[in-house]
Amino acid sequence: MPELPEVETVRRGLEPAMAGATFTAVDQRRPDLRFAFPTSFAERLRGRRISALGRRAKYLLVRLDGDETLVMHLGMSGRFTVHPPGAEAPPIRPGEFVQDTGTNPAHDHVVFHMSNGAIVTYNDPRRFGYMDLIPEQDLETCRHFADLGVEPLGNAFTAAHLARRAIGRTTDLKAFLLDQRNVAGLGNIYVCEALYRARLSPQRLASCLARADGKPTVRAERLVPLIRDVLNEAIAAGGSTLRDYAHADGSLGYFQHAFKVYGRENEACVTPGCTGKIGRIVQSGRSTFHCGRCQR
DNA sequence: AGTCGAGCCTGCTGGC
DNA sequence: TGCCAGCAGGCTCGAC
Repeated sequence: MPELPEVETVRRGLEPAMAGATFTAVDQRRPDLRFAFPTSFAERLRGRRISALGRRAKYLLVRLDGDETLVMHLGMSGRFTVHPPGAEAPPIRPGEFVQDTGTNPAHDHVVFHMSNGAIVTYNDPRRFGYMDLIPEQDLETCRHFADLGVEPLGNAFTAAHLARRAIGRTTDLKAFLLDQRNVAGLGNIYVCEALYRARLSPQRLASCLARADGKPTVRAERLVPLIRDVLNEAIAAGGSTLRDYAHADGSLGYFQHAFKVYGRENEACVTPGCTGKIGRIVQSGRSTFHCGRCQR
């Protein structure tokens, strides 16, 4: 489920069900996901009121009264389903990104019962996701966030920032942008899409973003706004999906229809004037989609 | 310190 | 139809 736009879409979908409400019961059905749940997880949540829902990179932040935050990561396959108050209301899957084929109840690992009557279920077949409870004052320094880089939609994400991080780096651009310490929130899809838009080869060295004096190159200047664009467009597409959810059950996210390279191996490059074909290569064990002709 | 590969899990798809 | 290999949106760890 989770790159930044999907997590942001999930956050917006959970907000009406959770913000301002209190956990009346928490049904934790196994001792661990990727990591063990914190001690007495369900008991510690019961009776707590949620002041706000936030997001940091790909993490959901459930701010609790009493200076603690429930930190949730969706891993690869984590999904939430919201049963709004009222028996006849259809379930909502905020941020559903591919065609909804339903979820196997065997993987419903956590069920939150809210004081407003909403029931929020966390389902995660691969269990790469996790939940943690962190005191507010430790949030920045906790193991999840201590090494996390800047938000790509925040003011700190600039060409100069990327250049500083990229000086002398011999790793390729793909791996550099996937590294959450450099910029936090990009995943395989949006790195592919952003590099395509920027006409940059994913196989270039990351150091191509920095000049010898450490200042950003034109490539870095080009890349930064395009990363923002692709993320903002994806969030907008997810938001539209949410409005659809309000009126119908099932349903689709649809930013995948806007992919220009991801998952399009052997299709024609859509860049005007380019006669190239989208190729798939493997970098750090992950698929990279790119046009070898117009991405240089 | 930076880089790379393996591993964590399950489910789905495509080829034989 | 059944089986098996390969693949999947993330992240951590260990080895070099």
